[in-house]
Amino acid sequence: MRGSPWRASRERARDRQVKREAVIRAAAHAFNRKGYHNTSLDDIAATLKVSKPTVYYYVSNKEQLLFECFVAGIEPIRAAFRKARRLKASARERLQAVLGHYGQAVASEFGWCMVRAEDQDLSPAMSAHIKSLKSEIDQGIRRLLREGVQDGSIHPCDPKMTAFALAGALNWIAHWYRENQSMTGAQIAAAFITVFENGLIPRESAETGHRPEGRLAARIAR
Amino acid sequence: MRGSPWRASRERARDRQVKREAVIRAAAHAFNRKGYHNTSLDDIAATLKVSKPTVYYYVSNKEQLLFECFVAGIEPIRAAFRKARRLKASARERLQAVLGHYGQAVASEFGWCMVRAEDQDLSPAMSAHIKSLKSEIDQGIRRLLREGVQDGSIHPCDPKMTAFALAGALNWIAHWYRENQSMTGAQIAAAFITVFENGLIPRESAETGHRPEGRLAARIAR
DNA sequence: CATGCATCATACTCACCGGTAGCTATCCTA
DNA sequence: TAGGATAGCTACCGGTGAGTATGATGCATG
Repeated sequence: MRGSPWRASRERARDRQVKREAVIRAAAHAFNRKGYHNTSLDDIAATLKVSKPTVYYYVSNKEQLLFECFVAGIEPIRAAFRKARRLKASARERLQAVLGHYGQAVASEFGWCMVRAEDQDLSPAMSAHIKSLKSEIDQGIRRLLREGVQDGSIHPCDPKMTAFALAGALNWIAHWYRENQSMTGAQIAAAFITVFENGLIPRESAETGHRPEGRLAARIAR
Repeated sequence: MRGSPWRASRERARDRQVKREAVIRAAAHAFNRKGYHNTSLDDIAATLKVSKPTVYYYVSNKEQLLFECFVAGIEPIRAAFRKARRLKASARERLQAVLGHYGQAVASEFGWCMVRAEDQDLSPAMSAHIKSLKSEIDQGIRRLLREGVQDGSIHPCDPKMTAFALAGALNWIAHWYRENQSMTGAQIAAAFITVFENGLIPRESAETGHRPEGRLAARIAR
């Protein structure tokens, strides 16, 4: 009588968790493709080959579904900050690491939900919760920028506006990136970081990662 | 029988146009505040103190309302490109001019609609139309980037990725900017351009517009 | 004054969708 | 093997919102 029943109970609980996550992922997929408002819970249920009440057995309502997708999307970014904090490197390098994970998160299956979860579609409580998570990320970027300006690894800038620009560019990935693209999320993030770091104004220092067609063509031509 | 009746007719037509534009603006305002799906045509009608059929008297359906808002938002950007083309300056300066207007457009009352009009909410025809307008803008930015790399006014870069980064950062303004902010659209655009142009990596060349607290504090302290 | 067009309201239809009530089947536990 | 928890279903409710049928009003034209 001891061990066996408890083990079964734990198995059930784990099973439930797995199914619940399947529901979340199915929702994320549907939101991705058709948008939140154009996705009905019947749609989500159908892709899982269950009925709508079954979906409600795992989540309490549609709003919570969106919230869970949001959290699943943003959690890797928070993890990236924690990891970067333990890094012994210049602030710019730490920022680089964070932005790399940020870009990958936005390009992930939960990217759309994370980026586009809208205030207007959420109850005040959920909205506040999400806003605080977003603010945490924003403040983290600003902090790294300030530290970078301080330690000399980042060009003097307005941390607030710069953070907006960085986050905006990365968030926007969710609008144009779809699977089966030629680039992975990591590659996109790397390309963006190169753009941000160099800036548009030419630099004297030669090699900066990207080799433009112009020079390549010139080298081939000669 | 000549002149007077025709003039009256023209007056009526102009009157209708004015009212039609009022409907579009009211829609843009509502979409801005509550989002497309959370805005009913009754809402829009109510703010104009008319009934729903009156709205339908001026536009054929809700989708068209969104489309008109989109066009109203994107037109200034197209105009900026036309103006920039006539400019005799380096590609970077022309790009600067375009991005300035771009940012202002996104921060305008139609910015939300322009940026967030979603494929999934539109008929295939409308979606294709909007996509082509967006693509025109994207191609215009890429072209300016290529020209800038060519004429040496822009640091060598991947035009496609750089255009995505620039447009993304500016588009994202629509997500966080609301009226009654401390900055105008033009000021935000200027701040962003400074970020893009300088890049994160420090430069030798001293003055770059922004004077960070760090150095200022240091200078005051000594 | 009669005709016709422009403008707008009342009051409806119809479809969709979030959420629930209540039933059934299965399987673990005692 | 009885009792209860787990997991799922069918069938429904209630609300909402896009779009419309119909008609009233008013104004310019003839």
